[in-house]
Amino acid sequence: MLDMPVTIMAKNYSHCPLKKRPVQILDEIPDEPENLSTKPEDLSRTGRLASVSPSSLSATPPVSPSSSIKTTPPPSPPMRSPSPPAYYQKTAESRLAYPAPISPEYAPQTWHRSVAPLYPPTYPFMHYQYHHEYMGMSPASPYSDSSLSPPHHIQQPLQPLALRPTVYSSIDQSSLSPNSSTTSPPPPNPTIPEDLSEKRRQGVRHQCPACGKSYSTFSGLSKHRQFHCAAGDGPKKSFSCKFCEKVYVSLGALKMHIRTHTLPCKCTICGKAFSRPWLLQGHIRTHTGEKPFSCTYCNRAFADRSNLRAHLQTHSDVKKYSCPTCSKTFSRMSLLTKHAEGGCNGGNVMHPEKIY
DNA sequence: CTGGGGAAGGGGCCC
DNA sequence: GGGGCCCCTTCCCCA
Repeated sequence: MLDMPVTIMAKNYSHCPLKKRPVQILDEIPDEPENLSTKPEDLSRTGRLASVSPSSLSATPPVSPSSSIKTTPPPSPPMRSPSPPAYYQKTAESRLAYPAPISPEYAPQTWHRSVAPLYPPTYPFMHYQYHHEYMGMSPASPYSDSSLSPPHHIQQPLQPLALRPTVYSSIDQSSLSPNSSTTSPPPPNPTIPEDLSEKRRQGVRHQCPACGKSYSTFSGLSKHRQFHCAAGDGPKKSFSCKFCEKVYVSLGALKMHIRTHTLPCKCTICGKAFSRPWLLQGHIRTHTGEKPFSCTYCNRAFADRSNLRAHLQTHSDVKKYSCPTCSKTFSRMSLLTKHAEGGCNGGNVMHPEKIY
């Protein structure tokens, strides 16, 4: 029997055992959970991260968001301290222990160029459509011309998803500055693996004949047909979790899920445990203050890429989620939901996920 | 009350 | 098949 991590569920989480579980870290860290990794060693479990001294943590002082907003923006917040903390250096051979060097693609002032156009604000309620566009499956990007118009200048008529042709085009990265007239577009990033990115853009898709879902690789399609496609003829094995009621169609998915119970990746600083190494990486940033993702509009830095992405929405006049009744737009779906629940004058706000 | 940030989880994809 | 990365989503907290 596995030793479950000793965590205490916070209030009102019984309905959602896996989402955002604030836990109380006990003084005594329990026995290590089952190691599901096939790797020879999981560095999060070895204690090699344990030699963290306060001084090493201060090697990358937290970025003060307020300072970066209220005052003249710093030239460029370092995306990483030149010398990683000692405990990182000790584990330099491991991507788990210390994230791989962030390519200039994601470096401050440049990385967002590939992200901002993913949310053309005039496509309300077309979340999946955004996703397809982002994945390189869209018609020409709304920002595809080189006018460098800011997002709120773009007016792209909404086109039904089913009618939108599957044309694979590159995402033009030159038009994302809200003050484009004063910001020259950075040159293309040479570090992006062109063959891969081009492969994604041009998207030679492998389509499931049963359900029509397409995949970029044949193996992806094969996995889909074998395990996931309800209309397919693959074996319908099921793997159920012994800790909860969840059932998965593949062992890999189950193993991944079980990690959310066993939480094999522990933070050696505070003892909090995580299901995946990269979650631990993100958590460690909360200790180190490392914020490699910065907004080029206001220079505010973020530790999480997705949070920067959400933040970028705040710079857009027309945001991703809009109320179909009053046309008010919101940067987050949760805000739109609140707006609907609060009683939009027009009422009947539809949930974006239900509009497809 | 609203809007935004922080933190974390899950699925898809590629290597 | 597994690991890692990416993205989206969700939830909580706070100004």
